[in-house]
Amino acid sequence: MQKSDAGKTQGDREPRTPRGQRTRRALLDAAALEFGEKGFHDGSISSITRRAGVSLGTFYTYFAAKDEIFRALVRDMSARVGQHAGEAVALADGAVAAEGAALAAFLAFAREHKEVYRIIDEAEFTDRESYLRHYEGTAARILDRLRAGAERGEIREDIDEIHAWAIMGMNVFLGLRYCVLDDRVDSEHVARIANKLVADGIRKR
Amino acid sequence: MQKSDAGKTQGDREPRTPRGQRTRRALLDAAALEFGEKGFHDGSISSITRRAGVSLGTFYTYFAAKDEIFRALVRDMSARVGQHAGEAVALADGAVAAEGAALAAFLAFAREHKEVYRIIDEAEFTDRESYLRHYEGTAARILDRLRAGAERGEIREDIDEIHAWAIMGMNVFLGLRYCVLDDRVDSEHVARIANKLVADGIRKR
Amino acid sequence: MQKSDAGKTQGDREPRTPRGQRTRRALLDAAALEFGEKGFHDGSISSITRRAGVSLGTFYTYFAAKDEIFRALVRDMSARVGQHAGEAVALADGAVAAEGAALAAFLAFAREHKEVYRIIDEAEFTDRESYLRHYEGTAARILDRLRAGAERGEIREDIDEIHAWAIMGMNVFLGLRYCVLDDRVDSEHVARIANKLVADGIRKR
Amino acid sequence: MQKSDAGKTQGDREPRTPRGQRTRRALLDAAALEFGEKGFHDGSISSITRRAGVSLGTFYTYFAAKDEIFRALVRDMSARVGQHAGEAVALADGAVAAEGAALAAFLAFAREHKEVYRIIDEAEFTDRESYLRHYEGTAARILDRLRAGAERGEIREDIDEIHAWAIMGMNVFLGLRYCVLDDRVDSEHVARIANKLVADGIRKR
DNA sequence: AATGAATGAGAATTCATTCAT
DNA sequence: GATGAATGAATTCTCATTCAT
Repeated sequence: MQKSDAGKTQGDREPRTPRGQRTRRALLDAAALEFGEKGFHDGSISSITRRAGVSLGTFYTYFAAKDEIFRALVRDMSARVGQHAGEAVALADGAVAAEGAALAAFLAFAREHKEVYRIIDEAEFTDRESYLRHYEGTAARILDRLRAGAERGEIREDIDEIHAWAIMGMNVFLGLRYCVLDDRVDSEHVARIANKLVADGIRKR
Repeated sequence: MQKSDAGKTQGDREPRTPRGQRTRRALLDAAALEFGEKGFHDGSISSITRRAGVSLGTFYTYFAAKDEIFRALVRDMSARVGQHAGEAVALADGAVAAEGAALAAFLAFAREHKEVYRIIDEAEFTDRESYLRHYEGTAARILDRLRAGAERGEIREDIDEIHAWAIMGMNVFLGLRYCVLDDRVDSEHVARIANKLVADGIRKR
Repeated sequence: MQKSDAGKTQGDREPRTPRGQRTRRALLDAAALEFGEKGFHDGSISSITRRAGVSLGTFYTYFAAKDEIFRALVRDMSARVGQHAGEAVALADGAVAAEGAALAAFLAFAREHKEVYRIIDEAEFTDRESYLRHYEGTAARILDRLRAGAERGEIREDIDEIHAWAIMGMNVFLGLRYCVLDDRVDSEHVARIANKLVADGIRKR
Repeated sequence: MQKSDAGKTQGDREPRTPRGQRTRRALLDAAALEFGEKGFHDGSISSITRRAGVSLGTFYTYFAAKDEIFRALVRDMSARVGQHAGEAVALADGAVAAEGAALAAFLAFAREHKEVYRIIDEAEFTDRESYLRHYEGTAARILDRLRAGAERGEIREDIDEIHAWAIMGMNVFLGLRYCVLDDRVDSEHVARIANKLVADGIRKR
């Protein structure tokens, strides 16, 4: 972490051959498992390579350092979460429905990929840049949607960044509680209740 | 190697003398600084003892291991956050006002003690039990307050645990955004806006 | 071990008061348990003082160092083993019977005090002087008895130190096998069989 | 701290290359010297690697812990002692001669490898399992040989495990006395005297 | 590209011993 | 005499990273 990045020789290059492509992918998948289970610090490169079925040295053909693969992983995860929500939003009708759809999509994703939490949250300590980029990006997209809704007259006009962060925080903790800690409650139900709260909270008056 | 762990030599004993009390306190304070700055893994015991002005070995008179002091710290922090919010709530009039007061108190505390975030959040990876206890306890207290308000007829009746977690998530992320990442926005303002969202969200209808 | 013994200030003095006597005895008894269970290296002073019900610092009122109490213990044990055997020998009639009695007494003692093995044997690594003194002394006493028997014409004349060490080794390993490792075989029986072997082995011819 | 011990990184793996084989052997040889001189507790891993001419970390490529190499060493030594005696026995004619040959071979080996005593004896405290396995195995082999001799009518019929342990104890202590403590007496002579004792002791009558 | 042995800085932890009260 | 807090040297073990093959 926070090392000086003075020109590393190798690593993080896109592999040229298909074989290389496969190896890199195997490492990333193994890292998702490893870091998802043990976290960044307790996860080890040698365990990742063992999971991926390659030798230890091979790791450094694809990533310059432990941070590097973690960073790649965080961005990968972040992009996938965002994409899922984005797709759901595209189908929704109106700002309130959009937030409901985004939450539902997020909860579904979190239930499928419980490790996503551990990985993105741990980035707070390990790759702060990606961490901030993830949450700031997410908040910005929420804010955009809310503002668009406000302009269309669907919701109150005094929409602020505060609302976006509030809604995002809600979503994140509902995912933690109802997807990671305990997934016995129907996630659609959770999304519906929470969306009602938001709907009333930002309703035009 | 035929060890019998029965009766570890020392550590984790309550100090018997005032001098011991002082030393233990100094270690905890130093640990709050150390872990707040560097996080659990990058923080070191020798740095903690240096900050506390005692020798390395002294650490182990009071804590059996690095985890131990971290755990003690997390619980300490958790208790303090809860207490601050609790005091504010006691003065508030009605369920909605209570949540507003709790949020405002929390934001004030977070601004004062930015390290609290890092420490409690890192517990997710380092002392999951304390982490869960913290958030589950906080959510339970919110839920109690909401239910009491519902019984008094101040807010809607169909209050659910989901509401409590949603509100808590909101609070946490607002603290992150407006206290830790950037503290230029007035935190009372933030609390007011967010409380309006909540108020409308759970209003009786 | 093998430290330079340059004039220690305190320790190993005979206590003057009865209270001191008792404390010293308690420490020795606790040490026998502790070292018997855990061995010298894994045994700790603080555990000994805990067992003895005194504070850590008190230890150094009676013993100058960890070695010191171990040494005291080894000599104590050694003396008690020797005394037991000696008493049994005194009642025996003839050289062969004497060795049989000594073995029987030794086995009985070993069964009663299984820790004696661990303590005396570990002295090989921890207090070599006491260790050698113990075995050389024991062998010397056996040799004396054999020679006396030879002079009385009870056994062969060409008795040598080799015989004494051979008999001692026999005794020690029979104690290990039939007292410490497994004490289900009657020890009198063991002593009888072994004594027959010795009797024939050193018989006059 | 949520560790999962599953899959320790390295250690205790059979080396895959000749270079690795050599390094492992060098470590074992260095450990024999180190532990032979200083014993298990006073011997240090860094001293072993220094003797072996490799870096500290390399140790852990081959052994998971200090115990591990000690255990490997004890078994190595035990096997070598047993093999030496076995070879001598194979050439001997008759049960009594076999025991004499075994003792002579053992004494010769002990004189050559004085560290073997220290290492195997210290296993009593450090690797009890290997220690017991060594002595129980040795006693079992002696007993087998005696019983075979009894069946051939060479020695008395009422041979018992007690005889085997008695003879083994004799051998061990003669080795201690005449090879380790003082090697000025001719070891063939010692073996001859002791064998005569045994011969008469188990003679048919 | 892949392999796996080698490296060594870095930290946690232990505990005998000292000492002020 | 008794107490228990303080000390710090000594060691084990970890693991990211390098490198020769």
